[in-house]
Amino acid sequence: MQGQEHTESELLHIRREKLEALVAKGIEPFGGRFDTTHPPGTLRKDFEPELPVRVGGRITARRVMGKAAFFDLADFTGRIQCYVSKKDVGDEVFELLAEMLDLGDWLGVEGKTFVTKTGEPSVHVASMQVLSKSLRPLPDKWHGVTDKEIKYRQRYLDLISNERSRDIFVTRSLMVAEIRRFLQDRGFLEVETPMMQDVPGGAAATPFETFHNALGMPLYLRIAPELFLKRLLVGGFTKVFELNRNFRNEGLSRRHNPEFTMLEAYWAFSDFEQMAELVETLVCHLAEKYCGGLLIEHKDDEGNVTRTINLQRPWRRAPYKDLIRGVAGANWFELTNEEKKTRCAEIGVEVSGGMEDYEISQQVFEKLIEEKSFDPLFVTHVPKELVPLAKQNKADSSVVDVYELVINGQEISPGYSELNDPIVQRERLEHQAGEEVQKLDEDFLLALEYGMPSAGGIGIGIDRLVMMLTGAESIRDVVLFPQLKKK
RNA sequence: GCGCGGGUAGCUCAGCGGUAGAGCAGUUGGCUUUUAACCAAUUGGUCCUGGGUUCGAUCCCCAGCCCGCGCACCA
Repeated sequence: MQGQEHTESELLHIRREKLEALVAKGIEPFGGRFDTTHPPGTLRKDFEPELPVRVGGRITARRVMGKAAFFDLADFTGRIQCYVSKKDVGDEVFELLAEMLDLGDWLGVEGKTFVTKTGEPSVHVASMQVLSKSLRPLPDKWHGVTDKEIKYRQRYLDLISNERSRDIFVTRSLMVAEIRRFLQDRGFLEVETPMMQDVPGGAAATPFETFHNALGMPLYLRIAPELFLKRLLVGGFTKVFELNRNFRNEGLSRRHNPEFTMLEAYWAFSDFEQMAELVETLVCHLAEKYCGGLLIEHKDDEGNVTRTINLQRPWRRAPYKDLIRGVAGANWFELTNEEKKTRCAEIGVEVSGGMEDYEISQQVFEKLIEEKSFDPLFVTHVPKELVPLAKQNKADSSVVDVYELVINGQEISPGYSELNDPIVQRERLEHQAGEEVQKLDEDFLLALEYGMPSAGGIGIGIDRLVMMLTGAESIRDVVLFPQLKKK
């Protein structure tokens, strides 16, 4: 950190000396190209004996026994054991391994595969090449890194030493790739729309503000891509999706990172019910492919199952108002504002003074329904005040044709029958703008006047989806580099 | 922003008003199929930072920094 020689610990000093010893022997300590035949984990998994191989990886374990030694080479695919005997490689190479190399160093080996007495798939090393000398010691080989601050600030140490973390991020990557494939297979086109926007719309959230020097204008990091994707519907891109980052200037929590990954997809001529079908199919597909089935077990550190989420179809569907009546009383919506607050006190929901009726209802919904729903629940027909960009229901104009999918106690995915009437859309946004002091996106409203096809739309919070599917307790465990305060 | 909990060796942790300990890693020696290798010896500390109380503070008190959890914020 300070980079001052005299403050370095003994451990660092010894590694520097080994580095110098390598150089003195004419060995390049930071390697170069090394062509490999297999990654370590793959080789171990699809093992064949008597195979000539070249493998590269980091030394994560070493067991030296006089004139023979074992060590593990590892990367994100897993590990493979290597065996070196002094007799085969000679004194020089053996001493290199035993005296100048350390846990943490990157090594390329060439040799032939075999199985040891104890049945461990291994590589019998004939020669090796140093690919990088590590100048700092690795975390504890058994416990790995558990200090949250180190896990998040120095994610590479977490990835080196914790298989669980590696698994989560590999799984996330596979899932994201599969989501893209799933949508592309159904004719959706992936697009990219502005992350820097003049008017940050598509959601009610505080944006991050920045400034473009050459244009001399403020810009905002997007809080949602929605209004741009709808412009593309107008443009005739009838099936589009975007899977990328949104930014919201809010507090951090176990469920919130200021930048998070969102999928939004729009399907012309569809509606919210068909979008619900699509989400259900997609999530079940991911669970079956990457979680071993539709029962998702969440476990604590000791491996005890703490929760099982049942994704078996069909998923429950229920109107918002019915759910609230179920927990707050059949006459809830007939109560006055004051009576609602009294009822809240009775059922243990905290509300504050100035709340409007729909806000009190929403509070009841969040505390008594959303946070307690772990198996999938499609909440339908939500009050229109909450969703200004969706079509109003024909039979009940106080609600909109949407679903909010709740799984694992969190909102995972909203889906709308998208509002495409430019006149109604303007009214709804102006109404909202009056309350929340938001700017109207006139360019968006202009586009709607050219005609946006009727459409269904969905959002899926990818981070929360991955949390649900992998059993991660915190969003920081599914985001590689979560936001932390500067130290 | 508020409340609670935490910060001790490179890592994982214990400890305590009397100047600090274990396991792993490291170092030294032994060992040619081990795997948390083993056996023996051994190095390693700003006990988060700054004040205060005290004869004496890593420990008690106050303030600050960072992390976690909860609350608040958050369609």
